Order: sequence, then structure tokens, then C-alpha cells
Amino acid sequence: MGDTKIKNMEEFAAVSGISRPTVSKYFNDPSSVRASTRAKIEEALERYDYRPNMFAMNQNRKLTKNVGVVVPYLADPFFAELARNIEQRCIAAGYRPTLYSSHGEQGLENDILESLRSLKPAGVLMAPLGRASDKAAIEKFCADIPTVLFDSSIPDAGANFIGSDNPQFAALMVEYLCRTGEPPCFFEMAKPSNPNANKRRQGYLDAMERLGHEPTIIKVEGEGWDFEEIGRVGGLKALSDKRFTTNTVLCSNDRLAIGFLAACYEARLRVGREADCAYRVAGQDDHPFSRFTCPPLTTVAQDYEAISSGAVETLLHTIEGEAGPHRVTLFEGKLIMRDSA
Amino acid sequence: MGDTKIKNMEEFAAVSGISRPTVSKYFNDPSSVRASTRAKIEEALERYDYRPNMFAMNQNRKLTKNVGVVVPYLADPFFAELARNIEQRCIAAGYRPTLYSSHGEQGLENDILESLRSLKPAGVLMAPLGRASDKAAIEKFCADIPTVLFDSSIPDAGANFIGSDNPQFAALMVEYLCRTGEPPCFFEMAKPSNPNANKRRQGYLDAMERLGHEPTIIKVEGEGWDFEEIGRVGGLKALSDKRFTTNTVLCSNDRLAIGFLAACYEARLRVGREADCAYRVAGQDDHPFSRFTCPPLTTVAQDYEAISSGAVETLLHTIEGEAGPHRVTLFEGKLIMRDSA
DNA sequence: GATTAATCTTTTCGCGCGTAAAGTTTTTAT
DNA sequence: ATAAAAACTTTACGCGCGAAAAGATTAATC
Repeated sequence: MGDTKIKNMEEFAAVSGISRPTVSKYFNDPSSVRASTRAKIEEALERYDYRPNMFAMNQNRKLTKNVGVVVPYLADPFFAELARNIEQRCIAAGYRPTLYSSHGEQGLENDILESLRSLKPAGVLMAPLGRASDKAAIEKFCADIPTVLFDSSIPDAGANFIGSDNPQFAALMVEYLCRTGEPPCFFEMAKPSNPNANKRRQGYLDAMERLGHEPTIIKVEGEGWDFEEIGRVGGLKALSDKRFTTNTVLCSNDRLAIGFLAACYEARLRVGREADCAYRVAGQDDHPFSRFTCPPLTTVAQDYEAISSGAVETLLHTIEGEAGPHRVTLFEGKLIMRDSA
Repeated sequence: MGDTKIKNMEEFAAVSGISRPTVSKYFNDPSSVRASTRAKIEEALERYDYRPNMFAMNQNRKLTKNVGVVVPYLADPFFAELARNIEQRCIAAGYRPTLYSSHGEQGLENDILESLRSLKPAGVLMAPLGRASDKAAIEKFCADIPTVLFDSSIPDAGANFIGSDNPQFAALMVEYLCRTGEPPCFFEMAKPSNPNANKRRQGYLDAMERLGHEPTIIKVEGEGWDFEEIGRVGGLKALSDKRFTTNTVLCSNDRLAIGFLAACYEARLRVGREADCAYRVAGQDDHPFSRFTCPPLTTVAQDYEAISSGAVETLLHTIEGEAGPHRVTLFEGKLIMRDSA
């Protein structure tokens, strides 16, 4: 263990018996030095605990190993889970991820982009706020720094995008619901934060038409990211106003569905597919909490793994030169049948 | 807006008509320069978009403005919410917070501490994993870098601690439950991740003894941070084994309670305080999702605001010299009565 | 073993800024 | 108005490293 304190790379190079420039090369990319040299350095690394100075390193490097990860709302376990997945993949690829949350606010999202610029990141993985995003700011950012957008796209931002095939999500669930009972009404926010909501609505409309059913869309008031509360309050109102034309409700996302389930409970309406149930309720996303609702929520699962690995791999390709044309990659959802529908 | 591109502080000093060292002082602390000078700089700041180079700044500064925020499990909205609160307070105080999650793994927690060292942070706010933490590593870290622990304490780590008065949480709920119905059984993990669980158990035992009731503790198997699933599986087993001696269950925390509610639903047992209910269930924490369970969860609320502001203020005091003796600050919980108990 | 290629060493420069010291100007106090 | 204090300018140095160039060493090829 650390006999004498190592101050800088100069001293560390001395005790390891390798020249400083070579040690520098090693820290930049261990595989870029001969195996015998690497062994010597790593041996010294065990005897003395030296770590290169982050700030001095990044000051002159043309390309840092920093990667920014931005999500719109970290208190949503869906994004927390996605972020975790992405972080680990970045680390595995030798990068240093830093996580940011916009907390649902445009101002913060812009601040984060500003902060990121001064981090000189090699690249950025960003899930934008959506409707609340400052599109111009994001476009400008994407033009300056290799960026991959995920979850929610900004058309024409000039960046790669990785996300889910949202129309397919809704279609999949509509087909299942129609096959097993009454056709669903669509329950959503009047002003959805996330543009995916629009694609899901369209998916619902198309699927309903294809199957020959009359669509019903119930829009509820409320802005921001407190989806559960919006779903609960809006759900209660919609229920008492008898706005549902069938006994089946497809929610725009799981968090809204969780709120709607709470509303049903409050209204003493039993939810599920059994005979004595008043409603069937389904969501979309397979939110981490969906399997613990009462009843457990039938939903369409996002492919967390595919999205996170797709996003990271795309970013790495972009960073490492192969700046192919900007692509849009969409993954299909999988039906998760539980007891709510 | 940016006419000519400003490369460095030298050039920016030139266009603002102020000497570079003074500009440097300004960026270090705007209030440290004369108002007239500040005005000139800020005017130039509007005309040209210059931002000092983060890396060059931090390289030589004795004290950076970086603050590390570490939580054990970011996919838990409780910590996400706490982190958000803390982040914003740090920013308001002029610091640059960076958020890390240990994701429940000791290895990662240690890696994060290593990363933090190279960030030369002015201070760190850390909620340790708890039982899984490498106590020695954390102690060593606290000795080197001003650190405030929160949520879960590491005794003798030589750091300030801000958290909740966990025995009081349990006592408060036990008293309420006894007053309004049968005395509660205590439902917890056999090997709780978080040491707060032990204090809550003790609070339960003490309160039960004080009130003259026989305590019953139900411990369920399972490790890690998937509390809901552990609560669900363990709850199902405990229910079928008829281990509950009364109709009232106090869970060690809300996430466990959410899982237990799912178990009750699965076992077709109605939960609530109405006549036809089989069980009353209560939690502890006031987890963000607790008001959306079915039925809504009666719980003891942590004081998010007090904890986050207490932690940040304590850290700022520590950073700004006043290194008083290490203190432990505990906040009381508030009873949140909902329908589950 | 000679040739070539790959890798390493030595030397040198510069990045953008913090910081300190000495001298000058401005502000505040008396 | 004058002295003292506060703030500024000028000058100079150094932080810890990346990067580039030229020469020396090692390894791979035949």
C-alpha cells in the first residue's frame, strides 16, 4: 500500500519505471501500450495509490471520456431504471457517465445543457422533456455535441433516436382487449407532457378503426409530471360524469393507470376481469410498480434492455467516428397480462 | 450576442475592460468585486457568451464548488425525491451537485467514493447503503472529505448525520393503531438493508411494552432492494402460515407495505378499517406512491424538506470552516391517516 | 542476423486558469 | 482635504497533464 505519497504522473512514472508520456498513454487507453509495460504500470498501481488528476486530464484532451445522461424526471422509476441501465453500459465501455434530471422543468433542462457544454462530454444521452422542451436549444446542442435522444424524440433535431414503437404498443393492447372483452376507451391527459402520448392515441384510433369499433377518448385536465394524481382526480371526475362508453379503459401510460386504479378504488368500483368487476384497466410501459398495484396492472412492456443498450451503442458509434446518417430505431412492446384486464 | 468568439478568460477580460485576475475573482465569487466592476463584467457577459473552463478552474483551486450527492438506490422514488430537493438547495447555494446512485451494491458505492475523490469535491452528501456498506471505506472517506450522512447513519464514521427519529416513527404509529383497533404485528425483512429498520423494530417493541401489549414480529426472507417483491412474497407466505396474531400489520417501511398490500389482494383479503376488512395495514416513510395504493396507505411521513435542508445546511457549515463537533440531527415523523389503517 | 515496424524515452511546449506580490487607482472615513 | 482602506492592475509563476517531435530501444518478419 501507499508507502510514499504520489503527487502527480511524473512521480508515478518514476516509481513505475516508465516514462511519463507512456504512462499518460496507458491511462488514456491501457491497451495502447505493450503488455510488459502495462504489467509494470499496473504493478506500481497496486503498490502506490495514484489516480490521475481528472481536471488536468480533461483540460487538454481533445475528447474526454465524459458522457452526460439526461432524463426528464428522475422521480419516475421508469427513468431511474433506464438511467441505471445506461450508466452501467457506459462504465463498461470505459466512459464516465454523469446523471442529470430536468425535474420536469424547461429551465432546468436548458441549464443542464449549459452545464454539459462545460463538461466537454464525448457524447450525451438525452431523454427530453417533450412538449416542454426548448426545441431550438436542443437542436443547437445536438449540432455541437454528439447526442443520442431516447424515449421521446425531437423531430429534425439532427440526432439519432432510440425509443419504442408507440403506435404498436396501443395497437397490441387494443387487440388483446377487444379479443377478450369490450373494446377499450382511451384515457389520457389533455396536454400530455410526452409526445409519445400522441403516437399512442393514434395507435389506439387506428387499431379501433381496423377492428371496426367506435373509439372513445377521455382527456383529463392537469399539467406537469404528477401523472398518478392527475389520473386519480381526472379518473374520479370521468367516472362520475359517466364518460366511459365501455367497461374497458386503456390508459396512455402506467402512471396514469395507477392513478386511475386509485380513483376506481375510491369510487368503490372493482377492477379486473372477473364477473363482479366494473372495469377492466390497462396501462402502457410496464412501470416497475405496475405489478404491485391492486389488481396488478395489465400493460405493454417497454424493452428497457433494448432501449438502453441501443442508445449507448448508437452513441459509441457516433463518438467513434462512424457518423452515419441519423437513424430512428424503435422497439416493439410486449404484452404483459396481469389481473387488471 | 457572441460577435467574436471568446476563447479564454484573457480575451474576455480584454473585452470587458477588467483585468484577468479580477475577472477570475468575480467568477469565484461575484460579490467579492466592486459593484461597478461587477456591472461591467456582467454587461460583457451578455454581449459575449463566455464560460470559464471548468477543468482549468478546478485544477488549481484549493476548494472546488463541486458537491457529491450519493444515494443507495435511485430507482426508489423516496431517494429520487430527496436527491432532487438536495440538488436544488446546493445549486441555490452556488454549488455544483453531481448525483450518484449505489444501486444497492457495495462495489458501486466504493467506486463512487473513488470517483468522488478525483472530483475534489468541497463536500459530499451521502445516504449510505447501510448494512451492505463498506464501513471502513466510508470512515476513511469522511476523514478526508467533508461529508454529511443522511437517511442512514454509520456510527463512529466521524461525520454529521441528518435523519429521522425512527423509534418515534414506530411509536407514533403503534399508539395510533392501538387507540383505534387491535395492536399491530410488525412486518419486516429478516435482514434489512437499512439500519433504520432496527430502530423502528425497537421503537415498536418499546411502544408495545409501554402500552401493555404482547409484540409479534414477522420476519420475511429476501435480500436486496426489491422491497415490494419481498413484501409480496413474504406477505403471502406469512398470511398462509397464519403468523399474524392480530388483524393489524405495521410494516417496517412503505415499500414493504406496498408489497404486502399486493399479497393481501392476491389472497383476496380486504384491507382497511371498515367492518368487512380482514386486515389493517400501515407503513412508514410516506413514500411518494403511498397515496395511490388501494387502499391508500396510512403511514408516518418523513420530513423531506427538513432532512434535505438540514443536510445541505450542515454541509455548508462544515465546508465554510465551522467544523463544530459532529452532531446527529433527527426529525420527527408525522402521522398520515389514510384508508388502509 | 539484418531489416522493418512498433514501442518507448527525452525534451519541449502549451492549455486556461489560480494565486501571490508589488504597485496604482479608487473609495471611504476622518 | 487628507489619510487610510479597499479594490484594482501588472507581472509572473505554477498546476498536472496532453501532445508532438526526434532519437533510442525493443519486437516481429523473413
